[in-house]
Amino acid sequence: MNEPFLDTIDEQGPAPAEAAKPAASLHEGLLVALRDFIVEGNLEDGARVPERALCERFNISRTPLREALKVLAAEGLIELLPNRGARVRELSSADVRELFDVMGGLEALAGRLACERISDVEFAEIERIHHEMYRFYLRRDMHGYFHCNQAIHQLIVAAAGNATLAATYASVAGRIRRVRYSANLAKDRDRLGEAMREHEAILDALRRRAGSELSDILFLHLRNKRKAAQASAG
Amino acid sequence: MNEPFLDTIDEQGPAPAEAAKPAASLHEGLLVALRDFIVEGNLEDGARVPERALCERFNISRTPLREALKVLAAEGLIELLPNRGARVRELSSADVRELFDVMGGLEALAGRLACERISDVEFAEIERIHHEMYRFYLRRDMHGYFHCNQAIHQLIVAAAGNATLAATYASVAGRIRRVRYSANLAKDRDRLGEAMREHEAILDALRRRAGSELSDILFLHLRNKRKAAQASAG
DNA sequence: CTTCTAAAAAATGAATGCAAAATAGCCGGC
DNA sequence: GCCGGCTATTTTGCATTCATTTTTTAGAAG
Repeated sequence: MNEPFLDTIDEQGPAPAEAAKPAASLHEGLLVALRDFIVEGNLEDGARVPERALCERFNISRTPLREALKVLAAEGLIELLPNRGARVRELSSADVRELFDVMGGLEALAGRLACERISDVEFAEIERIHHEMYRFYLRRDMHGYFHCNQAIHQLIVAAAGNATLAATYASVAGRIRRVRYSANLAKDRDRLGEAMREHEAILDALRRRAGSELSDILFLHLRNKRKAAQASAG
Repeated sequence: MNEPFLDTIDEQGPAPAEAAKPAASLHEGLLVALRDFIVEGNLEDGARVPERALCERFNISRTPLREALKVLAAEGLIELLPNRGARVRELSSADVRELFDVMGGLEALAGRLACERISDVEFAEIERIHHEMYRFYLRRDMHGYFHCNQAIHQLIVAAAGNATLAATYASVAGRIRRVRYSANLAKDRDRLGEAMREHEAILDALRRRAGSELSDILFLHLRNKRKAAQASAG
């Protein structure tokens, strides 16, 4: 009898810095593991979520698993059909549009708040990654570019100093993660340059602590991202 | 053996129009009932959530109740202490500040989106309620004023035509519902007049479909609401 | 061979049972 | 009289079990 799924939650390592979170409770750990399991695409879009198989996979009984499923359903990641179990929610183009807009609104808010409180150190870090991203851009290193892009947006949200916002943002970001991947990777050359210029404007507004302006830029930046995603994936 | 809790969910009637939602599933119904039960203040701030008592109250066993508790914990309404059950989450002043700002960001987004797609009919309805609110303002009818105020903000969110945004907004609004009540009812005369002027500006920007401008106004409007709340309740 | 029917199998939703942890109650010591 | 430790009760977390419902499968009729 191996440790329940604890060997699996380390397999995804986008958060190496916060290893000091050893799953406060069993339920919490399972929730994180199951969410990642689904977000990372281990289940097909629209596929039913196999309770029995997942119980074996995570070495737990159905009760905690079902609790986690209810939470994921509330988050919008899956949907619960009465007497017919859970299904991975497939995102219609309307859903994707909505999620991008909400994400844009949250980033706009993050930018506005960041302008109120960001420290010079925090700004310098964002600027540093921005320059790094520019180098990836010149080299057409999509993977590196994408990684920096993510980091910048994440740092702006962090600089807002609002845990509620960060949690909401994380939830929305998780729901469109797959779509965003394809959107960024499939991004054509023109959009890449355009995005780079938009990021210049973001940095400029943040440097001047121009909250309202940054808010607009960030929202429109996400709008353009959405259009690129819909053009490539739709 | 009476019907499980179905007799209780009708006791709170702020939604008389949407009676056509007969609890799609049992779990869903319990979730709504329990959320309202807590939001309406039947449990003290910081009090532990009594599983056994609630099971009797809603005529269900612990399993579905605990599922609902996990969801409410994920929403931030309660918190789960390992091996020590659920507690009604009490909001620190920092929490309230965060929630108001997120709410402001979501309303700013709603305003921006509403400008893109609101119909003349929808706008006319908002304008009508605005005038109604003005009459309540002149009469110093706080209850009527507050009701109209809520309705206007709700209609702007609805006019945004984004179900994801509406759901997120509802969640945040639910969490600060008690605080908002006190904030609005305790509002002093100066703030009342100020809020009225802000609402004039909101309507004006919406009429001109000035999304970016409306976005700023709405965010600042919520900021001022927050300040009034903190001044009266803090 | 297809299709309808019905029984078997599996899955779902919820209740109950059980071990571990926490809380309350009680007693003795200081 | 107050504090600290020990036991009894309650509570929590999870596994298991049970009743329904759904899905699959087997078979018979056309």
